[in-house]
Amino acid sequence: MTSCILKIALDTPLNVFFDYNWPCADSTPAQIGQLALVPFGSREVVGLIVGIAETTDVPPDKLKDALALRSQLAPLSAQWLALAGFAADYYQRPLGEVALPGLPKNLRVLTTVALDRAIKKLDKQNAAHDGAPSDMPALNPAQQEAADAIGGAQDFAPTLLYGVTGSGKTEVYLQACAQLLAREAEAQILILVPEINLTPQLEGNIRARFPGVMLATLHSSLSEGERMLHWLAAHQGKARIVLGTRLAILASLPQLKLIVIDEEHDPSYKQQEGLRYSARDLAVWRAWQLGIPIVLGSATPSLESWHHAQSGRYRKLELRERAVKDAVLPRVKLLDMERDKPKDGLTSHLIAALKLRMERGEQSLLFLNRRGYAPVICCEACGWISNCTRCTSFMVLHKPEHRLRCHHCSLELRIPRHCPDCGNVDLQPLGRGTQRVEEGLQQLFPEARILRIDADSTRKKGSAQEAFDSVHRGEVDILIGTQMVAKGHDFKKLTLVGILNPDTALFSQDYRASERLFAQLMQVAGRAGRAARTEGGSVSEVLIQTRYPTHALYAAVVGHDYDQFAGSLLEERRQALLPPYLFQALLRAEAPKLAAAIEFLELAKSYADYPGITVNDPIPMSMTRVYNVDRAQLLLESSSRPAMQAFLKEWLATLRELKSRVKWSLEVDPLDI
DNA sequence: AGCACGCCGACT
DNA sequence: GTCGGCGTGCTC
Repeated sequence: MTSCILKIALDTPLNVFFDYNWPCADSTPAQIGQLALVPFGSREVVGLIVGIAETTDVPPDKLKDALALRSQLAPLSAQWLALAGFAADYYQRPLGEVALPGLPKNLRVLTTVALDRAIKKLDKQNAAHDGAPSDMPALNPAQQEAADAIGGAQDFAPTLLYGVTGSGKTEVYLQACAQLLAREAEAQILILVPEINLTPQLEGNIRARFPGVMLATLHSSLSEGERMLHWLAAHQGKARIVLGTRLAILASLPQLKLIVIDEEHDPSYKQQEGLRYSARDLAVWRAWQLGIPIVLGSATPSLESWHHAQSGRYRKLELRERAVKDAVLPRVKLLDMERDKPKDGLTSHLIAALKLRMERGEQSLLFLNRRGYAPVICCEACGWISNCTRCTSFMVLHKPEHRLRCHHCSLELRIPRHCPDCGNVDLQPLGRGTQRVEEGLQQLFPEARILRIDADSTRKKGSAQEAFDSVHRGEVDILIGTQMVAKGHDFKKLTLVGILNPDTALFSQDYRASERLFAQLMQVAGRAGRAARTEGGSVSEVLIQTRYPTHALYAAVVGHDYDQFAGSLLEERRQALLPPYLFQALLRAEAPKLAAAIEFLELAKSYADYPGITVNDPIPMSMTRVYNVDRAQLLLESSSRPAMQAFLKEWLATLRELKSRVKWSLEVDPLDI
């Protein structure tokens, strides 16, 4: 009997493949890309076959037999393996940690019942549903040109679709998809969106538009059964459109012919824990690898993508007009808080504007990116403030819940009746969150129907959707919310957006803060005036309360002038030598004592001598302590991506050898520094 | 990362 | 006397 050696990637931090024996000749032949059940230590786990050899260096007494192959599942393609391999190399993780966690959990268990059931179910299911496709709305010339350019492209053709909110980017995607699906009988399309719950209407639109085409969704709130079914539909090539969040970039799509990334600037494309990958960047690589077109759509592109468009690496397509006839861009005005002192957080101008909307029966939205009642309470007598005992942060006052809460470690306390330090009973809330604004509004407009939408008001599953629905039904006069309300939703009767205190981001240490603020302001401003101009002829208004009405960022928002603003930000980045003109990586360390974390980073730094790499000093993270753990970081920079990659590979091998008991992790292309 | 093995403290 | 704390070491 001849047996062969399977090289298997397992989901462990160990950066090696594990060899197993398999009777290739008289049993099912093994194939690269198949999943295999293997004994590993005292457990049995599912791994991925990445190589098949005749011999091994592993001593015979250690070599074990693989237990079973998942041969009912077609092997993952060489191209998919290359994608996982690229991600593993680029983000400096073992292949198994990249390839396996993205698979449905039910593929990674001992039994195959769930897999067999899903296969059976998909065999019976053919065309999703019939019925006439809904109408294709007519496109304006710019939209048509974009749809044709995207739908007609055949090679690697990265395109930045730059269009203001409401300019009809979605329609461009859909018609480009229609062209491709009509032309290629097997073609699959991957559409990525930042958060799927924020675009429920997109899924409905796609189904209505392509009734004969199977659509699969992939996102984190699917049940395991659904995830298995949808993943398998994609893997088998049956699902021709896959709509998903960032995790869908690792879906197996054997006939992938087009990738669409909606709102490409959105930070949620970046995974912020575990494998810290950028789905947008991986998508571009995947499109390049397959030689297929990719569209990056945004009203406020990331500076990285904008830079590529300016340099000609990406093709830039522009939609300058709003697609709905007569809909015009909202008028943005700055309200100077030095001249018009706010009461309950609202300037008299903003109050008057709210009143006007009330009288007209129109809706208003107030945007404040700070939940809770007040970000901190303090003692006026002795200066005590509500610090978290476990984190470098404040305990936030949540008045309706009668609690102080830390937003970083979830520590909760009852609101103290008196100062813990001096006994003074006069504890004052400082600053203003959504709850406090809601309270003030209720006093100002007792007759108004006010709704607050933030993470606290929407804890129950489905309650966020219910809240948005009631706004759509016109049951709300004034909506107050955090960034939850900034994305996605089209409120037809909304004609006023008030932005309460955006100023803090202007002077942030984080050089990306202004880029993010601009995108956020444009996005929330885009909630107003999505429908055609109202009968009375009023143009929607966006009112920004600020102490710095002359700041260039606000001038750009008022002028709806992304081009100019992006140009000046890029110039600043170029002069200061910051991304996208520089590549970064961040080594983080955490320990119960800050000194231990710093000490580890110092040691790591002493090994980081490499041409073309700048190594900064270890510093405590700006939020140093979270949940009783101190964190520090070491920033590495290089003007060459290949140099950075080569350095990281060598350096991490050294760091792994150290076997330090300090917990550490590496992030490539970090967003927050 | 899991998980087992292993050697020291407060409980039925 | 044992349940369990987490240090150390291994996983083909």
